Amino acid sequence: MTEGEEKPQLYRKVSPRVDFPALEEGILEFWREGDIFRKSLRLREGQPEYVFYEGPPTANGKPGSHHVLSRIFKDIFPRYHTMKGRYVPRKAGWDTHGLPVELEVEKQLGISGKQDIEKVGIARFNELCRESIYRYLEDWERLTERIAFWIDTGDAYYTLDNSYIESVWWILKEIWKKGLLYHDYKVVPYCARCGTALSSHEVDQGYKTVEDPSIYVRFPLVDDPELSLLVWTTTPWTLISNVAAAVSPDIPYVEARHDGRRLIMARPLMEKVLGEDAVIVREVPLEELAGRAYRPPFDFVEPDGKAHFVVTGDFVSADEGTGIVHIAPAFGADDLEVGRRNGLPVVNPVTEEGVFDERVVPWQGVFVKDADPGIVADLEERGLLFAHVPYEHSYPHCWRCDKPLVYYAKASWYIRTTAIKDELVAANEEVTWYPEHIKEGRFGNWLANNIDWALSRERYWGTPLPVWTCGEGHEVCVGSLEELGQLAAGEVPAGIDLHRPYIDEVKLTCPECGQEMTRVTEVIDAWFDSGSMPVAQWHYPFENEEVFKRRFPADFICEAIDQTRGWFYSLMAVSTLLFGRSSYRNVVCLGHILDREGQKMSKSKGNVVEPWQILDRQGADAFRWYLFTVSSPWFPRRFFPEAIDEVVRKFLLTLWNTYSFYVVYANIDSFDPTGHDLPVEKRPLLDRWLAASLQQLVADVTAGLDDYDVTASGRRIQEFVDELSNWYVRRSRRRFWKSEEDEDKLSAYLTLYECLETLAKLIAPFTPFIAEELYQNLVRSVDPEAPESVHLCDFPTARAELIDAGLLFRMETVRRVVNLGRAARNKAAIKTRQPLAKVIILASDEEADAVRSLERLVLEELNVKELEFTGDASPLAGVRLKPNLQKLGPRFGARRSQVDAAIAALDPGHTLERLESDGEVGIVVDGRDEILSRDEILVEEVEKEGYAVERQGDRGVAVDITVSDALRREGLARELVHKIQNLRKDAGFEIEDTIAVDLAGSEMLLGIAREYEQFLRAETLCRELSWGEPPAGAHKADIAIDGERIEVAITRTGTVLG
RNA sequence: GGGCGUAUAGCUCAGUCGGUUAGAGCGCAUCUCUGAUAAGGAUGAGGUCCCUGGUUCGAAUCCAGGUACGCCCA
Repeated sequence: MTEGEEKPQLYRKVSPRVDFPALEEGILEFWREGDIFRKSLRLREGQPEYVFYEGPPTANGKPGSHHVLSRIFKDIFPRYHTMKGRYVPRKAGWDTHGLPVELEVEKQLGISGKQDIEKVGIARFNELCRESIYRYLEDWERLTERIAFWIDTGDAYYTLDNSYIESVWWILKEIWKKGLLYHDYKVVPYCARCGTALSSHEVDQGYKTVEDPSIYVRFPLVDDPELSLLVWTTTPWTLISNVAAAVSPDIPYVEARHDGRRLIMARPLMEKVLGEDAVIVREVPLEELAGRAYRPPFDFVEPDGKAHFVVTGDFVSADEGTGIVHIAPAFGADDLEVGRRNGLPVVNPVTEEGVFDERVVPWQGVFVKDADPGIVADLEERGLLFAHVPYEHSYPHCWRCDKPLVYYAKASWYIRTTAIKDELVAANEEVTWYPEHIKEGRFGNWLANNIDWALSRERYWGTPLPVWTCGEGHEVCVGSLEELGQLAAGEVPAGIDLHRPYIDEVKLTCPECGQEMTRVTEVIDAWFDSGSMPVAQWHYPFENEEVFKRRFPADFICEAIDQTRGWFYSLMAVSTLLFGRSSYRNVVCLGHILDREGQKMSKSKGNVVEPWQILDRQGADAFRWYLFTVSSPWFPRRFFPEAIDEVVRKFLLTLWNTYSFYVVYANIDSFDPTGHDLPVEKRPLLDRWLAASLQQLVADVTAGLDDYDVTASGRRIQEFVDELSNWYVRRSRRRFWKSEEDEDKLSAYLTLYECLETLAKLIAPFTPFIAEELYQNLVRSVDPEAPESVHLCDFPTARAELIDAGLLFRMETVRRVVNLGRAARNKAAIKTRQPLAKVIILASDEEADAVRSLERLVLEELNVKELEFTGDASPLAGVRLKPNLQKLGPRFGARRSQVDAAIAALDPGHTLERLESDGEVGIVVDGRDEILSRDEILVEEVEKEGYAVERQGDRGVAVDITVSDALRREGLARELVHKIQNLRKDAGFEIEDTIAVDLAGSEMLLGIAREYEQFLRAETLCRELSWGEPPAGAHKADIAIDGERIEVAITRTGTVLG
């Protein structure tokens, strides 16, 4: 065929073998060229907004598969709501501050620790941090584009910008004005040698098993010095700072007598600590203990407040020790906490070098842990030591210098979030969480047990805390650059970098006393930066007031579950502090991605799946579809490349093949949907069914996405695509194929076309690439007026009037019947190509009506001539009752043959019913009534003779398996056609090619070919049929059918395309 | 150590209010259909519904305790 003979093709030819990554690259190019993302925004400008906040990632590491997960979920809802007509601006953002960045730079410089950093110089160090932030930005942007996460990276906010920092300062000032920003102690793991606190991450690296002294000490009561509290500790040196003893409200306490001493301790631990010979004198109620004063073990330091009495604490356990815990607020987090609750003073005679100060005379200058033996000896001398045993446990050490850490109270800046706890809880009430349990569970619990936000970090690369102090102890919090200029002692350099060390050089004049003020050295927790983004991304309140107000709060945010106490909290805390409400309405909380063993992915385990591995091989749509549909987003999901192959085959390729099918035939027929109109109600039943099913799908998907349920929506689409391909298209193939241009064919084309067009829009938020491909080739090709991209279209709206529930039910019934019928044929090993006389269908009246209304479909699917219906099972199958000889033999002995006869005389159906319901049945043997129990009778189900039967519950199909000669001949004709079709395919002919056929061989088969000549010619597009005179150059095959041989030769003669 | 979540076939997952014989897809075996398809259909093998106890006529489902894994916190 030459070019000139071809009709113009309406649609670009579609290869059934598709390379998705290549296709996607082409579409990315199309979006770039056409600036489609920006157009999709502009299109909805002025419409009601759907507000999305981007939780800023840190770009100082390469993005991984888990980032793909969160970014596609951040993508799908904005896309969906855009198509639903909302204006959905998507401002990107980058988190740029914090310890991870500093550590990265330390690694890069080959240095470690604060002393090293200061040697390098803060200016230089922070400069390197600033550079490090951008190192992987390009990787992020490339991945973001490739997975089709539409976000405006050109208009991103950066937490390191001066404008961002100024907004954060404003927020801090607001908090300060409310009196909620304060300076207090916090217990941190501290390395005395390095002079620095360690992050929890660092502490985790340094646990070692060591032996420490474990001592039991008596605290005699002030009002009854013969009676003592028995206290346990593994850090004797902290006893010097003791201010209280804590008991649990949930543990019973007793007074015990042991070696002539009276001791108070927890009942459950008594035997363990005191041994068998201790005697319980009495129980000691909590009321008697609480508030009771005791004599402190040491008196080097006079506490400046009420101290040395019994308090209660939940953290006290009966697992080890004595159930009475010594409290030194300077040296334990629980201690400090219980100290705060009870107004206890903080006694700290330990310097930052980790040695006792001058007040502790005997051990002045001694490292605290080295003082333990002396302290123990001193207690023993004074008779306060009850017992002393070595204790092996895991204790943290500095990962740099290996010295044991001490827990040490350091002054730190806090936000008093406990003061707004009720508001936080109320704000959370207004938020819809996906999944729901986070709201009351993990997040709710966290709010309920809220503790003040430890805001400051003694670090370098972060937003500087804008607090200045003077020698008189006055402090100011600076809330803007303008204010900084007003308060500054001199000129603030223009364009100053607000980071350290430059901001540290700015001195203020104290508004109260006129002295010079210096900035406190701390920077703030980077979480506060990201929690400030609703405000700071707009440089509010200094600019953009209108934009900020319009885009607060967010309709939707989405991050992984580890953000509960991270961004989800910092966002809510900041906005509640400022505005008394949450900054987000809906939050989707994603689970983590695990490897195929269910283990966390980590570089050290080598089980990380690089996203590009998937994107280059299977493509972004496949990646997206897998993550959307494999399981609920909040479940942890196992992930490995092969898992994606299944969704490619199951969903993408099925859809692709349906699309390709349409394009092949619509090109042959030059079918242009714009030129036709045929109301759905005038179309054949199958088409009306598909239309109903499609509209139901639209309704379901919309409902799912409105409820943030991507998984259910996606699975519904997948189910529909399967139905479309494997039922509708398969059933309709001939309608596209036939040569007449009638209404039936038109209807098939229109129905399939509308279905694909709607699908393209439905899947656009899920798999934006294949959606675009379908749309461009199916819609734009015939309608130049249509929007330029599927992503500029409206999301389909369900046409409720087309959802014919009755029709959906009928088709479902038919499909069940067909499945049963095919199963029955299978059982009888009669291939579907062999026509059969009839099937008998066991169905309710309603179901029978359903099947009758689609009778032709069932006849064709099952390849039978006739359908018969029955309401009860008897025509399908019988049961046969047999005596259970093993049981009846011993029972009846010689009379057994009469029992056999009696059983044979029973009506099998009724008897079985009786047996099933009563468990027994009566018979008469020798004129005597006998009762047979269920297990004395064997029941055998027998198929109706001449039928193959398949049952499922109370439905069933029986296929008449008698093959008459006429049926056999028809079957052979179809067999012959099938072989010729295969030969065409093998010869590489096009679907639309016409052929000449020559047959020679078995007289019987030739006879059948003559008898069914019309059928054969029509089915195979045979224009010339000859007998034993194969044309030159023909494709030949020697074929065996039913033991007979026939030679088939075919030649291409032309094409139906004319 | 505490809080939250998860555990169902070899793999990935459904399983509604507690109710018939616990399902689907993939993979495997056997068969079958097919001029859109890398597909479709059927049958089979494959289950300690994580474990133990309890509630109930009845538990994968509800309750308690435990185990493993994940996250957060200490």
